Amino acid sequence: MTPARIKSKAELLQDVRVQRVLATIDSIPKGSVASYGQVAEEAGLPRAARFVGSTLRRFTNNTGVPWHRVLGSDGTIRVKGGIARDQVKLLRAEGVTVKNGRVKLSECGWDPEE
DNA sequence: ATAGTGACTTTAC
DNA sequence: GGTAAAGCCACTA
Repeated sequence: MTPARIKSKAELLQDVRVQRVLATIDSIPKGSVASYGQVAEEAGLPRAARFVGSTLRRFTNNTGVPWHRVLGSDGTIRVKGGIARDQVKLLRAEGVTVKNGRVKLSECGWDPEE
């Protein structure tokens, strides 16, 4: 059976970046959050914050990646739709304090140097 | 190849 | 703190 949702070889090439992004997100410690730009930078894509979000939306369906730890540059949830509710729920489940759809980066902000 | 779009970011008012 | 505009990258039509 086909293990992945991959459609073509071109998809595979893009998957390289995706894997890098997913790996970075997976590196985020529990109880911490990172911005799209932060993840993109760590993944090797200095300005591809948009790419991270757009790609995640298609891949986080069954990847098992803690996408909920990825927030906006200000710790705000940029997600739309009902998934935002899951975002908050998941963050709270990990001990992250979410206030009005916003997280305090001063305490939950992820520092990749650690 | 051009135009439109998006789970982004920064600067300016 | 909110809104607006420009810049950024990659995908889709």
